[in-house]
Amino acid sequence: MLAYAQHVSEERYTARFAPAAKADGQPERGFESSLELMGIKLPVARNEEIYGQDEPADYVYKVLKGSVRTHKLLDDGRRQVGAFYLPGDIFGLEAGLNHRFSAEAISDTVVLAIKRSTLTALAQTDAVVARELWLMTARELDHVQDQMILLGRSSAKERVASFLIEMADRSKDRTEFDLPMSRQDIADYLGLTIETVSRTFSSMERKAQIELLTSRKVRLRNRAALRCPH
Amino acid sequence: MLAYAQHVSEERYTARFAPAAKADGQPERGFESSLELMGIKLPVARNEEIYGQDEPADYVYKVLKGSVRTHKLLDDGRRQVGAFYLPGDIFGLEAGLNHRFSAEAISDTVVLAIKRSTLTALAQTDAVVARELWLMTARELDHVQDQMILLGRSSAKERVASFLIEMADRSKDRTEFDLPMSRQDIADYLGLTIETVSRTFSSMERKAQIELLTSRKVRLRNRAALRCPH
DNA sequence: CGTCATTTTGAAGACTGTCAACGCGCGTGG
DNA sequence: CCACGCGCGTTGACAGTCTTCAAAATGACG
Repeated sequence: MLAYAQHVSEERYTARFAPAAKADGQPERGFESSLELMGIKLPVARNEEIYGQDEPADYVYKVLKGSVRTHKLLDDGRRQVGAFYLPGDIFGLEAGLNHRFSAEAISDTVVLAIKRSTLTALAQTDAVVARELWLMTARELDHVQDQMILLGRSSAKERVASFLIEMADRSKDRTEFDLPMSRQDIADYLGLTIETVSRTFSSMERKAQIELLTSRKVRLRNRAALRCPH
Repeated sequence: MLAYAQHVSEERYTARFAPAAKADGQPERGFESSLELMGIKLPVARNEEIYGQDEPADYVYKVLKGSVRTHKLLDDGRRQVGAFYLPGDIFGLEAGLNHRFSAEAISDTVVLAIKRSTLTALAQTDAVVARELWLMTARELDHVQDQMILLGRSSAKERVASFLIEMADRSKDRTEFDLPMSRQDIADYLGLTIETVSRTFSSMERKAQIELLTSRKVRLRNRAALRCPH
């Protein structure tokens, strides 16, 4: 990964981080937008690893195209997917030294890799950057805490419904959208088996709560009914 | 809560934050120790609320004595306990404006309440403080991510075992320790029912993996066997 | 058109939840 | 001093959900 990053380093942008700099009359850029000026574009093939669990967290990534999953593997092969990242999302930011999850491309993907040292160096002198890094970790925490409730206290139907609504709300259309990930990925994200996920999809379709245009393309037909536990 | 905090404000310490100040020859104090110089001591009775879900997060807390649980309530009464905090632990730190969980004293407790604005103001000029705040949130994130795996991919036995080992490792003795929380609290922490928690305790005791001195006092007899799934 | 990965469906069984009753410890009050 | 009530914990029987194991269907791709 890193070797490759250096290989394509001719793509490196040279602009410096400048949140309030808008001398060119462009609309002011937020922190996340200005990240794009510090990174290296990196194509990643489907199922290729971007970083591994417990590896040094030297880079932070932003999805430009495609999609990414993070996961942890247990000794006996059980897998927990931590999150899915879609274009625009940032992942791989750690306050500590190492990554706690692995990250892989779900489909053919392009990510922007930003040196973490660049960010932490900026944070040394710029309190706005420091706060922004903190906020990113806090947002991740919020999401994981919601996921915790889902895993601890919800039925299969509720988990799948929550997942579909989350994906819908992250899509353009908010009603009809593609699922880049497999049923196995969804199962490992929701703490279910692939069979239960599939059966739940089928049951929702029979009840006209969703429509499966293809197995990877969903349309929500009744959000309210999706929310109800059965 | 806040009214009471003001009521006891005569207990306020006046020392300023000074991580590297050790003019008195004392060993250097870490960030968390110096927090104690900025807070107000606050006694909280058993089951009393310290803050509520979605309330403004104006204070950060440190447990001085007793124990605290955080939790979220779902509309239908289901409850997810987020974490337990023991003496020395810090809780209630948010990057955003509001608390995402409620916090209550499990037993009669004394906490130290520190104004969040004090910390964020310090972080404006001191990158060390800013980094420390970020690290605290990151540690919380690590714990919740582990909890997520537990809730998503583990059996009742594994959840209870993991909980007991966590509690043991946080205790002085690391073998024999008190459980300040009820079976219901444990169940809501592990995503189980109170009956399943109780049965699992009993089963572990029959297998001589633990010993229940009282229902709230546990001794680990075989850590290795606890780790195994059945 | 055949192959392979992925998804769906079916049947049986395990685990945990639900409902109910009982036991235990402790404080209060007779 | 003992009886009672109450909160909390334990145990039992049964039901339901989800998993497991197995096989068929679907779809992408050469």
